[in-house]
Amino acid sequence: MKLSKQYFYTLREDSKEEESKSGNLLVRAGMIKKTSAGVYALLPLGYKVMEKIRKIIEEEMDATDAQQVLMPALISEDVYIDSGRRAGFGSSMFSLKDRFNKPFVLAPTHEELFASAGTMKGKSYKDFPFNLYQIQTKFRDEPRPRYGLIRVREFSMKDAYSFDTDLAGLDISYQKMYDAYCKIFDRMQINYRIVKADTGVMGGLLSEEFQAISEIGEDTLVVCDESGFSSNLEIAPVVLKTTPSEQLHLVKEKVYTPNAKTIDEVAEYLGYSSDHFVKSLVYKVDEKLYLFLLKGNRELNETKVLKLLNATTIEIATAQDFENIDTAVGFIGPVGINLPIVVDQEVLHMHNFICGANEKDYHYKNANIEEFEYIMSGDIGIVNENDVCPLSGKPLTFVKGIEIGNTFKLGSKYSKAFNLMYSDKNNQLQPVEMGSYGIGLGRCMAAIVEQHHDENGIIWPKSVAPFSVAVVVINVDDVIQMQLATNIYESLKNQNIDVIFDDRNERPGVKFKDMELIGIPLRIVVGKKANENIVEFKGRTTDKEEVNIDELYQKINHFLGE
RNA sequence: CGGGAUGUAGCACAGCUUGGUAGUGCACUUGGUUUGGGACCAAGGGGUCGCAGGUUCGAAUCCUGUCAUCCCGACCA
Repeated sequence: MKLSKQYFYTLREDSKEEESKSGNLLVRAGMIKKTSAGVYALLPLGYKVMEKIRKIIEEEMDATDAQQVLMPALISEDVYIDSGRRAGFGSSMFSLKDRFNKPFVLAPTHEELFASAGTMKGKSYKDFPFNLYQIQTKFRDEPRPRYGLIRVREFSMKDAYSFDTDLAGLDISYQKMYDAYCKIFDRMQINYRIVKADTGVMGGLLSEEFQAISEIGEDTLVVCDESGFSSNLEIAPVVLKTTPSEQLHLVKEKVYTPNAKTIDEVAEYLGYSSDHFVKSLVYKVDEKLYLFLLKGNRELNETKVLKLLNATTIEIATAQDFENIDTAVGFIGPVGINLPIVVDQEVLHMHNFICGANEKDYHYKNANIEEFEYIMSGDIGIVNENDVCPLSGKPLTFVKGIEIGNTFKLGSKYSKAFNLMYSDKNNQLQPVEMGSYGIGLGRCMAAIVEQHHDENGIIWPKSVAPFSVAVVVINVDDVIQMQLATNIYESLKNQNIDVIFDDRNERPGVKFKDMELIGIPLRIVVGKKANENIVEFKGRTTDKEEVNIDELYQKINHFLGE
């Protein structure tokens, strides 16, 4: 590509609308442009990067014998109503009507249509296994898009679906995808970790997330290098540190704690540390109110609550909700309250604790678990950095990650819902075992930039760089320089190397800065020594050196082949 | 959806308090001088100041409404 004749621009200043490093660099490099909140245009350079990412994914998916398809983005709302998922997606689905007033949505995900495709072929056990995938635009009306390409409302996603006759087959299909994902992210040079995750709205048997390590990641990963344990915070188990001990139960005592509502306030007033407290939280789970008890220094994990109660929605109680509860906000406690109580496992081992007395300005001291009824107990706390690994017992490490891919063993949940059945050898109808596997292309692009940049700009890995080599001519009016540079450019092009030729009539500094900003891995500069057939060879992150034209191509190929 | 902030040229901003018909830097055009790390000089082009009402002789500026964008939170396969 000859730059002087092409659509190309860079910006010298950061955009005030972009908070993230990757968002800013991609905007400044002229790769993307925001058109609405969470909606971006891909400009030529950005599109080239996206195509390279796409190609890597396609190559590795095809290598697993998955077959590529393309589903529509515009889907009749009925499809999601029939599958029972319309309500679950709620307002995160873009919805619209056609001219006959028939409701449509823009697809946020495609399980329904893939299951439907599955029924076309999967009639007999002889038809399995197979795997279909697509790279397609998804629409999700995120309440709050942010961080450039990381959380957006329209994005390109690779989603694959495996179809097997039994769980053993699903295991094999799943493993193939898992291995392919590792290859894909390795080829993109993304530093990632694989963590166990909640199956969430997707449901199913197992979920693992591929998380690109990044400070701006929105997920917290709980890992232990010693045991290899790795889990998303939302399902990481809390390991009980103390074994239940016999301890004298003192007599409960009501104490006056004027205006002390929070744990910290009461702790200070009474002179106890927060782990002597039982925290009482009122939440509405599936529209029903519950009281949750946790140790004073432990936070409630909503994901775990949903799982324990087998529920789908959870929200903290509002002032209105408290109208029918016999308590005082700020002084809530389990003793004598008219709510079903769910107890965290840690509370079961506490003695003589402090809790609210359900009366303004009063708490109980020396309360014990026998003094109230609870309907359920379990691990409903959020792991913190004082907790230990469930495998090794060593301290846990927390890191932030960007979810770039995930894999689900769905099992038969969707096939049952969508009536995806096959006839087995005995001509009995059986549900298909499905897996689903996603990769966000834009998130990959953003994650790569987050992980690969310096003060001068992006440092693209060779595998996804929009161009492998930039040929920069210092003085476009110098005939010898132009001749040599043009020869090198044409020669590289003939070798099928992605090369960009900066033949703009700009000062050298401008060209160097631009090529660094857009992250080209290798730069060949044709300057003063052109008449001696000597050019400059510089990797994006390595020092420059002078190279004779005779050995140039060998050196370039060696560099690109590394 | 709650809290906070910002909307002025492609980008980054000033002007608003105290109303008088819009400016700076980068980018762009033309000419010249330059040419190995975001050049310099000169002359230019480009904005109904987010939008709609209102007050006023007169509104970027004051008032009301509205929309958009960003941040914190809630939410999030």
